[in-house]
Amino acid sequence: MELEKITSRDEAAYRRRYDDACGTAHGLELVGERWALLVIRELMLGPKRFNDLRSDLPGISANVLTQRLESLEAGGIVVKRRLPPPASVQVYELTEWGYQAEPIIQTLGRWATRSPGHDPNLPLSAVSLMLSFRTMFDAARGKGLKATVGFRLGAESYLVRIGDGELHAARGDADQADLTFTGAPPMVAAAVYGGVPLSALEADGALKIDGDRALAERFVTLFPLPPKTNAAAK
Amino acid sequence: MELEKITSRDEAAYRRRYDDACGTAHGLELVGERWALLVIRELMLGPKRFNDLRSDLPGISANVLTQRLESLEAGGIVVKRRLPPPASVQVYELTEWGYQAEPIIQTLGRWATRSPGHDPNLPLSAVSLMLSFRTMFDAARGKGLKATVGFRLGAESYLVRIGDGELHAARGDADQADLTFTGAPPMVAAAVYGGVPLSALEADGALKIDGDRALAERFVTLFPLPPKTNAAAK
DNA sequence: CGGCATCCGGGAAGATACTG
DNA sequence: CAGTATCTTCCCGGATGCCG
Repeated sequence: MELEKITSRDEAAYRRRYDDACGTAHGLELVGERWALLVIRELMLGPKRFNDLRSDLPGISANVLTQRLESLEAGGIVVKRRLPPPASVQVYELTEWGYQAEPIIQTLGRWATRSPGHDPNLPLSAVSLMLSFRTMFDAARGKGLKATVGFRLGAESYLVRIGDGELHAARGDADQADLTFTGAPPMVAAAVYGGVPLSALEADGALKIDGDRALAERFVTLFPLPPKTNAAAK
Repeated sequence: MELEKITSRDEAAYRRRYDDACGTAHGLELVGERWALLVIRELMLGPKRFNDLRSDLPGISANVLTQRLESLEAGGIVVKRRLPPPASVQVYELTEWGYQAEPIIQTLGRWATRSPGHDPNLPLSAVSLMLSFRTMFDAARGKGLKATVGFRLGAESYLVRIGDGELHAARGDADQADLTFTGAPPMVAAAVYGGVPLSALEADGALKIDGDRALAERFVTLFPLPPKTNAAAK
């Protein structure tokens, strides 16, 4: 009875495979389930705890998150780890290979922003914002610029370093920056991607800007969006 | 009653969204459903008919294919078109933006080949094989090479052109090539990715090679696979 | 035959409540 | 805080059948 159940589950799992030697098909078996790629996204800037993942992934339920973390761990993409004392807290972290999934997230994201259906006025996590900077940075526009920009987004703090035509984004202490933004991620996105003037966001208290003001005005121009696709396409 | 049904379906669809401004999340709403990306893959080298898609996607059922084509069409990724007479046949074709999804497929595929779980000994479609050439071509190894290689894969015929350190793959008449392979796609894959000697494949009739033999021996070395990830990763 | 609607069974996702 | 347990709803996959 129990055995039969297991057999039937295995058969089902087998039927659910793509049975395709193509790397893309295998990739979909690894990260193609609902939520999987977004879990990876949230871990891309460092390990997180279960409940932090849960709150940064609006709409995921606890049991689905548990299942995804299990299958990602089984696939060698995520490891469950316990932080050393005194923290002694359990976190989930990408493996080295897991971190290499970032181009997938970037390529998919860059392509999808061309969709007419893309709505930038939705909730946005801090990690998404930082990854969007990595993805959308235009080296030509940032030419000659050397600066460190800090972000205080709720409890998390990030540092974006620009220099030599490259951009680095990571967790870090915002106090060391030439300029810091303080506010919710969607407000920063409104300035960078929505074209909302910084002054307007400051006026209603949505965003606080400390430090080099001219740098702030330039920073928001460094991440051009690709043109929308023609709705009446070929 | 009917109205209520529609409302409840809309609510369900709404609940199923990711509610996330991140481009990646929107990308997953567009192509994240099961089979969707593989349907796009099969269309990447030109339009196909419903039943050709069905047979090139082993395991997909007719109703799921119908659903995917509908939602891809709604998303502006695919168009349904009727070929001009005398064919007068209905085909599905990627929009210009749809063709731009190729880097997604490539990035995911390249990343996934590093998985320990990737099994190259599975069925493989002709399009998958051609796209894998585009994805895995090593320009350094192909330096100085100028050649046209033809493939007769069942009813379909393809041409791969190599020159100036670039590789192009498209549907085309294999007769114009310096060299042609005739056989099933997995047999070609065995030679290129599995390290099976061409002579062995010829011996049991799995593969037929016509034309420049030395070119064939070189061709199979042009697509190195990335190293597998360490199973006991960090 | 090609494309699509319909019905059914099983399983995955979602919501809520509960436990260590 | 970090998950389980449970229940419902919905999607996937298979089969059948309709229609051009």
